[in-house]
Amino acid sequence: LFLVVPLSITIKDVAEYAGVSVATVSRVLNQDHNVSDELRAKVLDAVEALDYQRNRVARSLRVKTSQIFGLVISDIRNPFFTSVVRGVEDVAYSNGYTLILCNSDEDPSKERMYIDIVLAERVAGVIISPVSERDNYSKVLVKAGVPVVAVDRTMLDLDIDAVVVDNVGGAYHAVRHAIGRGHRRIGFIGGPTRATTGRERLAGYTRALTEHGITVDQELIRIGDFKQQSGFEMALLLLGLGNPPTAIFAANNLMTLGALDAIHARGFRIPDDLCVVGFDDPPWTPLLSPSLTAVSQPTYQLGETAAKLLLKRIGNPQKPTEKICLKADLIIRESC
Amino acid sequence: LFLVVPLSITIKDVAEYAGVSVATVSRVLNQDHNVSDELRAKVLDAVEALDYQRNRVARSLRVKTSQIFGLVISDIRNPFFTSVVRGVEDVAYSNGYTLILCNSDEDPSKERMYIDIVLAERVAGVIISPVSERDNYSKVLVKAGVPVVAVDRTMLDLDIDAVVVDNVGGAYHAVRHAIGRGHRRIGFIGGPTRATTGRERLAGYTRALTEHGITVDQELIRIGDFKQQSGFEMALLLLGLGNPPTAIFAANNLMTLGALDAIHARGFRIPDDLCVVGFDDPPWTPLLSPSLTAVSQPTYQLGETAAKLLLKRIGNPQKPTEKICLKADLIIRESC
DNA sequence: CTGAAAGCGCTTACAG
DNA sequence: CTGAAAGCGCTTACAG
Repeated sequence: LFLVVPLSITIKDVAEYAGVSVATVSRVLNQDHNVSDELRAKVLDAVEALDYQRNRVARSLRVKTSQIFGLVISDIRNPFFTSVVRGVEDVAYSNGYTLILCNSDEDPSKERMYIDIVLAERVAGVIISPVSERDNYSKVLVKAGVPVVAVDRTMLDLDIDAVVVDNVGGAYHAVRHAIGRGHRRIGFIGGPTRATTGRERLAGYTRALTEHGITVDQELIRIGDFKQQSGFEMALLLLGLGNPPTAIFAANNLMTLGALDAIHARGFRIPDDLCVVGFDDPPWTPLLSPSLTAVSQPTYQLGETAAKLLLKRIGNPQKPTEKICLKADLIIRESC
Repeated sequence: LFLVVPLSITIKDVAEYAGVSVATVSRVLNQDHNVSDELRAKVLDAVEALDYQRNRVARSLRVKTSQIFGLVISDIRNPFFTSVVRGVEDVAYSNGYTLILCNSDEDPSKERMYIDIVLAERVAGVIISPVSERDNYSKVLVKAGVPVVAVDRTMLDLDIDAVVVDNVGGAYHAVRHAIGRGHRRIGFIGGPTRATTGRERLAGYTRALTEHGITVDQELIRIGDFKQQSGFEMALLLLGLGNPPTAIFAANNLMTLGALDAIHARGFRIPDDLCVVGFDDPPWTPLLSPSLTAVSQPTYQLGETAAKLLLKRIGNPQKPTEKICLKADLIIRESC
């Protein structure tokens, strides 16, 4: 019952094997130029021979930053974020960084916990899709000097790098499309307005109506929480109205799914009885029948861009912040 | 252009503020009982007053293990793994652990890289869905004494904790269902047999045929790589056969999607011309038309169970290994 | 119950 | 170009 755990090879072992100091080994490992070719070769040989892998924890403690990114999103099960995460991961991986995945579940206290944790892990930077635009807890990251980039959603009171999608424009086009199809009573199922995406998509909806001389009817605006169940409930409310909408625009993919469930449950046929437009275009929208007309977001690119911004920021902490806005395209299919 | 980065509060600051030694602070932080109530209170006050957060990196270096799990999967964009990851994350989070997400992309060298990295990060344990059953690189984790649990796929030459799904049974029921519908020529689109899931689902397919007196026709067996494109290609091959199958069983959700594309492209109608059964049942299968008959796996529970096994293993490294097999249910819908 | 001290495995000014 | 040494922020035997 005595367990022998093989101790791992340290920089000291490499130094001994190579007959040099640990400082020299460290220099070789860190591509420091001030090492003679002779010693460099010896060190490299030793590293090879001993199959040495640097202890990243020790390095992180010493240099006060790790090779890890914190990635704080709402829920990885939302295909939107799944794709964003993959974009981040690919860029991170090819630059020697790794990802700590944090699901905030739209819960400010969970978001806060995770921020504290990644801070305690001394991550090299954080990519976050914040639960709220104002008074977001990530200001502690900024204060601590940790590079932060906002993805998909911004923070109004923090001047940081950000990459978002043109939510106002996307929503505007979606609603204008419904108007073009002759609809005047268009229901809106939105997300929390404390989040950028919730606020801006509502703004796009309102603008489209106003520009086309349609009065905004508060009865047709229902705010959910970006989750499927709320899409279901809000759609039921809209369909139960005395004068129900003839079209529904849902502000993210999960609420669209919920709304479709409700619409089917109530026996409405799409697009004959009711036209539906979604925001965000996950892989399965073409498979629906009727296929879904939706605003497509460059999800993977969103993540990729965020990671690149973070890398640039780490490379140069003083540089002016960048705000990047990617286009969202309306994909017209059968549901409207 | 001079940037003041606020230095963070350390255990030393807390000790000073509380008027005790750092050892005492550490003991309080680690719930060590050998501290008087008086000093404990002082320390707690100081922690509160200074808003002290322990540096997890320093702790990890000292205790030679971090509060991070490595999670190595094939691709987070596969909804199967998305759900598994969420199950792992929930258990990890509620136990103070965090997750490093690693996508191996079915690529042994990428898997290897990630294993080296999480080892270098001194993770507390690794949950892995290995690319291959034999000679998997995760043996280096085991050798290094890092707890490892296999999820979804096992490793035949390593005696470690594992939680999998009854792949043979699931595939068997799927194929038997098609046979029950009168089909004799049933095509199989499988995954790489170097992975448990690839091998076992093929075995279930073969067993169902054999038990019903149907000769296994190698022409009907097409091995893809678990990705959508290969499902598409393999389905085309099957449909192009001189004597094409009247039913197709696809061994994971992405290949099923690819196969459906191919079937539609070739103008076959489901289930009239061709019956389709999938393995794995992501959220959108009921939305397809016709809705998909598929083997449903307890994905979230798979991840949850894996994380719990890992926690138990960390708590008691000597305990005998556990192999857990979860049931997979055939959900009969319209496609077969 | 408490504290001084060693040490985890690195990196990096500093001196030569 | 090279090495000895300090130190990152913790934890934990050890001594009292």
